[in-house]
Amino acid sequence: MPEKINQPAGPAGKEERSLNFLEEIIENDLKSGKYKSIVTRFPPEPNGYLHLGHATTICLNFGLTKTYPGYTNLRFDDTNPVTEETEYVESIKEDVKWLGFEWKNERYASDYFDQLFEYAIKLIDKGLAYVDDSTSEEMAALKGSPTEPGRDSVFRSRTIGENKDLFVRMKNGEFPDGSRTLRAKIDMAHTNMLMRDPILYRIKHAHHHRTGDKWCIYPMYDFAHGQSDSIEEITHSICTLEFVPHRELYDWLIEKLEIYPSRQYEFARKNINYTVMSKRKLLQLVTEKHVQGWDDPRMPTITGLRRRGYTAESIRDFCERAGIAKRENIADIGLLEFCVREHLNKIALRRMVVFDPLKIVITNYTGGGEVLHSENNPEDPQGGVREIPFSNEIYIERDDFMENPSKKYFRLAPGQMVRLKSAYIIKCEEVIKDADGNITQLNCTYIPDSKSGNDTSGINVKGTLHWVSLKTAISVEIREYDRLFKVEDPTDEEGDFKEYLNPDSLKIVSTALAEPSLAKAKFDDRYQFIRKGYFCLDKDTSASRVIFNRTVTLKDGWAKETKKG
RNA sequence: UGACCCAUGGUGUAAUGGUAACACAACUGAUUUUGGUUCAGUCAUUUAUGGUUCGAAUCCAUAUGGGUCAACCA
Repeated sequence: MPEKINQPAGPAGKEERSLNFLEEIIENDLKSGKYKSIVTRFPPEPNGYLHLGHATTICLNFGLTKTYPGYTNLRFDDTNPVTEETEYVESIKEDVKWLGFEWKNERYASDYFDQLFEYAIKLIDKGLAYVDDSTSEEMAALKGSPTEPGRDSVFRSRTIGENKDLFVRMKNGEFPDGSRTLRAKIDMAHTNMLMRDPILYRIKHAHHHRTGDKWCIYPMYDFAHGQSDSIEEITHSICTLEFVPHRELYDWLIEKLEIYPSRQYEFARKNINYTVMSKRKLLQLVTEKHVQGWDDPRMPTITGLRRRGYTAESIRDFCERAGIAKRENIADIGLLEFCVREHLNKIALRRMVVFDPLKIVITNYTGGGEVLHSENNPEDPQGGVREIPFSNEIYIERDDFMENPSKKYFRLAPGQMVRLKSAYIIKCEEVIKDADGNITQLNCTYIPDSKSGNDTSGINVKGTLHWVSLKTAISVEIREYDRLFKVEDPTDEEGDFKEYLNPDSLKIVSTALAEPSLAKAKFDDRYQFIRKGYFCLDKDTSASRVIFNRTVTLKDGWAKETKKG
């Protein structure tokens, strides 16, 4: 019978959660005594930046060894020197750390090149591998197809001695790229194409980011990954569904090499709607400048999400809630947004920023102004308060006024009253327009005894608006991000996926005015601009320009209401 | 005209032969100095057909639908 594991669900208490299929396998392995502890690994290829799909894998592999005894290695699968770079190694390490995980050992498949070479010799000695001089075209022609068996290469019958001599000479650099390969001798008629004498080694006279020019032959994925797992005594080697057919070869090689029997398990990768998640496509967006870089806040990369203001906690929470299974799926980006809102609601400092300012003069407010106080976070009683200056000239949001309001509109309108957040109730007395009929200013009166926290006016108003005082407001730039694509699954549409990019995925607001406390905004702080959304300082901020990224909007019930018409 | 994998509300996951559930989304309402938050509630699910069984989402068969496999990529 499956058992429930107790997962601490915050300080409040424990929550019961059912097991996913991998946890179930592991519990059974632990219970049966097959293993006393487990070893997993996260095996990225250093040829791109990590994205949300990797986050699922990272949370899974590292999460498993948090729940169960054991540890997780970080292993770079660097067997193709042509596409791999140190830049990517560094970014991957930074992203994993930022997500909140620690690896036990930092390893590289290239650490094992000597061992792998010995394994290849062993296979040759057992008559289970041969050197093939066929070109890739010839090899493809002999490979058959999923529905037709392949045929043996003429080189398949070489002697062990001949194979060994040739393989050593391949290693010694005697042959040009592409001229020969080492192949496993399995079965050219196998129903699994991967078992039709798969290539184990190919010749590439290329500089490797770690081994330099030591090697000119490099192992293929199938002859490196499983063997690396085995060398590290990985107990549960977890990968995505497209590797299911590789498992047969994975097991065959372990058996023939007589090495530690790591086991491969596959789960369905997490796709997310309104974005793309393949390294190739993300790279295209970067190189063709559809976005500004790997860390563009619209990118589903870890670095992009970080710059956008997503917290590691919210991403981990998303992975946990989305769960894992074996069926193809497309998760709703709305769930990620829910997770980040939930976290940010607890930690974000409340501030007031007017994006599209409309001037208000409070005609009966005399004197130079005063300093009011407002809570930093209503969700956090210990969060304290900040000072906000108030005066007779302020700005409100242009959409917070409507000359001819509908019945359900409870913001400012001629003759109507609203509260200014943490300040007074005001009433709109007069609308001032320019020659073209555009509203340029509102003249209002305020209710002196309605001061926030001290309201003896007895007046109840439905709407509360954010505002900034004219003289003390600071100018800031706001970058509002929206989904990168306008369709749920851009790869499933006709034509090129880039035709479905959302042209409005970035909107820059340069007219915004912020309360003065934001002049001291910090990179690590998260902000909620009241009634607007969650924001964080962008790295492009300079002494002359303060820039905020919108992480996510607030849930907007009014927008829904207005859409209903 | 092959092999392998998969199929549960709109979405993502549970239920491991014994009352189909949780979260998100959506929708009502209450509270609210953020049309936010919070709270209460509503809606909605086993691809199909057979079989085994007292009893099937679960086991078996067939069908259907989706996915993967013919890089010297991983």
